[in-house]
Amino acid sequence: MAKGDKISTEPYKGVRDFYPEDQFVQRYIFEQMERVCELFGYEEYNASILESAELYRSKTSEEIVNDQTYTFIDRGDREVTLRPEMTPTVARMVAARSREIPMPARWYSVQNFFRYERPQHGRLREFWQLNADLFGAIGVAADAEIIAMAYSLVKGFGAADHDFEIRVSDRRILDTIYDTVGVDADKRAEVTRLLDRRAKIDDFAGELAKLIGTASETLIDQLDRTTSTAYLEALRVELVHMGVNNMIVDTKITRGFDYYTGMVFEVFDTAEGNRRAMMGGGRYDNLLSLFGGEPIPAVGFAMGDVVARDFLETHNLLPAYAPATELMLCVVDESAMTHAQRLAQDLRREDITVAVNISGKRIGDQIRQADKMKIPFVIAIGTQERDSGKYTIKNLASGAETTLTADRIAEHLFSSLG
RNA sequence: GCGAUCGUGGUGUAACGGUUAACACUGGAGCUUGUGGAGCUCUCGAUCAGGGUUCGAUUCCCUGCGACCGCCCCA
Repeated sequence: MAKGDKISTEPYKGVRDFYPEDQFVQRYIFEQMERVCELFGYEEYNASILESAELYRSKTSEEIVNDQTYTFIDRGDREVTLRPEMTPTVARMVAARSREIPMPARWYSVQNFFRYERPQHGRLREFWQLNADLFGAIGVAADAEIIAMAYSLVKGFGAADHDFEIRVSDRRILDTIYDTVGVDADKRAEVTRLLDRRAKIDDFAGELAKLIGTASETLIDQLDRTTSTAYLEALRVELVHMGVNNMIVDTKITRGFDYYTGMVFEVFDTAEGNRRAMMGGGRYDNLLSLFGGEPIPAVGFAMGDVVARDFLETHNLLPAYAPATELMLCVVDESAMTHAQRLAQDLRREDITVAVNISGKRIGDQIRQADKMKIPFVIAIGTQERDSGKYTIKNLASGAETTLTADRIAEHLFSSLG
């Protein structure tokens, strides 16, 4: 896009710029995520965006690491990868200190990830994602807690119960069926991935038959006849006790990843035109043993910022933009500039976010700019204010004006802003 | 990695292969030397890049880049 001699203003392929209005929404989403996690007793953690490429090699295929990650060689000949997901990192961290971390441990993070893929609907090369995981606990209480968090998150965004549904299944259903039908151990992961795509494939039965032969019919029959399990029903009861009533058992939910070992779930948007999984998660009890030491059971879920934003847009739940700045001091006369700067400093000590308009433009232009920036209050500062110590604070939304002394300004703003 | 569609100012649109690429919004300046949202005037600002066909290309063709959508993949 460069004009040949100019540097392009376009962001790098597949990544986004967040202008103030975009960042406002982003921050709103993140704060909701953080709030819900903390309400459930989860602690925030973080790690570097850089990881040794080896971390991903150990649990996934060469092809994925080579083709779908940003991997490069550093100056010390080390192979480095920009993290494509959080689970290996958090598993590494927990495994490293498994003896000193009090279990069960509840951890969350909201961070960015990179995947070298073709950008398309709902999928970019850089995305942000909430990861919440519960380590060292098994059973209904732990699984229910994770699902209840996912539920609270969607509710926290202002959605109603009928705006989404929580589809839950259990990997152990598949394991049992594989045992019964007799699917070879080395074929199971592939069969599971095929099942995950069942709804999207035209000739699902044919594809399955190619993998496991005549056993495919029995498998499909068994799968379709399994409508729930005792465990999932116990989970449902627990969730109802926690006020979560829109869980449905859907044995077609498998999740594509190999590492799930038990409960798996996806939260679906029920709106026409946005029918898709907004978040997903499940139990992965064997992953941490990759790092040696004792096995540590884990259950967690993730939600991406792109689907979160789409959900808010679809259901008209986006918050109206409001800047962090509460007040603009408009300087009428250059000779009052110093006075305005001093007043601004006084107000900042009282926790008022205040910008001084140093443009030197006419007062009308300064107020117009404040209005355009959606700053809610302005005070004009000129020789009158400087000499009298009285200030007229104006609410730009209502037009209302109040005249008061400097020491009352903060109080007035706090009561007006709530 | 594969395929479809698309690419004109900051944004949204217009221009049969033929004048100086038009219109609206936005931005900037002013009408207005202490009070915004309206109006009026003026103004900045674009054919993604490179090549080809043609007397002549925003328009047609090729390549690249980018966007969007789907496939693959989704650790």
